[in-house]
Amino acid sequence: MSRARPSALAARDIGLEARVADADHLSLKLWLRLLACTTQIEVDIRSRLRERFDISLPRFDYLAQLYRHRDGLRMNMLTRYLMVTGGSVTGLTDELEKDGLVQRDNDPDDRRSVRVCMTAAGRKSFERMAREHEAWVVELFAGIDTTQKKSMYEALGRLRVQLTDAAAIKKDKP
Amino acid sequence: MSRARPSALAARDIGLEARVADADHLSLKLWLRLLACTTQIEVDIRSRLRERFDISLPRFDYLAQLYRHRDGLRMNMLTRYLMVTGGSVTGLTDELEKDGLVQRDNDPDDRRSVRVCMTAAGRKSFERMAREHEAWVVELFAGIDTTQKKSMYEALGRLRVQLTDAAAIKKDKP
DNA sequence: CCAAATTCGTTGAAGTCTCAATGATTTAGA
DNA sequence: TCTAAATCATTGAGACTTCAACGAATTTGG
Repeated sequence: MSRARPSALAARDIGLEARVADADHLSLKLWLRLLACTTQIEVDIRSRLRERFDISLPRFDYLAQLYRHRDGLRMNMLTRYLMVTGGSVTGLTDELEKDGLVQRDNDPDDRRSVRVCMTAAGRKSFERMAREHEAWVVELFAGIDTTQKKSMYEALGRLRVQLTDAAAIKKDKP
Repeated sequence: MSRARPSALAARDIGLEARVADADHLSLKLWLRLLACTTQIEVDIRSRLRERFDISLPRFDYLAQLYRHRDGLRMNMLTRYLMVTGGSVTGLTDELEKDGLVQRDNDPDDRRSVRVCMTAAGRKSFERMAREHEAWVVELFAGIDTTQKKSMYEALGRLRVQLTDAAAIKKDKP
């Protein structure tokens, strides 16, 4: 496959959601469409981050989380923010630390813990990327007017609460 | 991390979207919420597939695509449906073929191509999983009423078209 | 107060992913 | 026609992922 990147162009007609084209199961159709949109945006942003900044999406996400917490974060918190397992965070931290974007400090209050902070270089590097990243997202959503965006945002908010509640219930009876 | 699976419970307060809690950039907020919802559902479904059927999400997705095409699919088409690169499809096909769920056939019309078909065992196995999978999705979306689901479905449809158009434009001027 | 349970980050194996390069085949254009 | 370009699946390297198991440190409960 000389040009292996998935063709977003083909996705309109033959995308993930075609899975249930004939079925009338609304929840399933909604889920598949949600997944298709998200995947498509992720593929696009991933490729732009690679082209423009030669950085992977997981590393960008990691930096984005850390950037919002100037005083640093414990690795444990990063696994929750990023919604990946601890092994991933350890590996990402290793790499980003090696690149000098991030640094590990001992937590004086809990000797099991490690606090991760951004370095000055990391902050500078991220700021540069974040500006452009936001512009891409704005561009991708440009065809949707503000009202629609707001209503989608609200609907997704309700979904999020529902998902969290469902997860809590599931956790009580495992 | 003894219990490494990410805590979906914590996601309500400290999820991905917290990234821009104070900003008022609607498109970015919408994107992050979209991503957070999708990730949360994916994590949930992944863990259920593992528990109940000991199968990975990528393999399940692969089987789901193939199931809808009784006469089989070329690997090329699978890369588009699944929105992953060709290398992934080759690897997944290897594994699923080894497990006897899928089989490769030569395409008589194009000797570069390979047609992948589900075996009878694969079909049977998938049908069993698909029933339960749909029930999980229905459960996850249970808190949203039908009207809301429909309006979300429509909104995502518009987004999908917009994304596809944007990708086409980008492709014309690379 | 102390043993048991939990939580901390790390590790290693195995699966999946991207990306770039490859050989084989087909399609297109001069 | 016949060469150049495009497309097919595969491969290999490297990144990221989950999952299970681990020692170390802390919390909990009797």
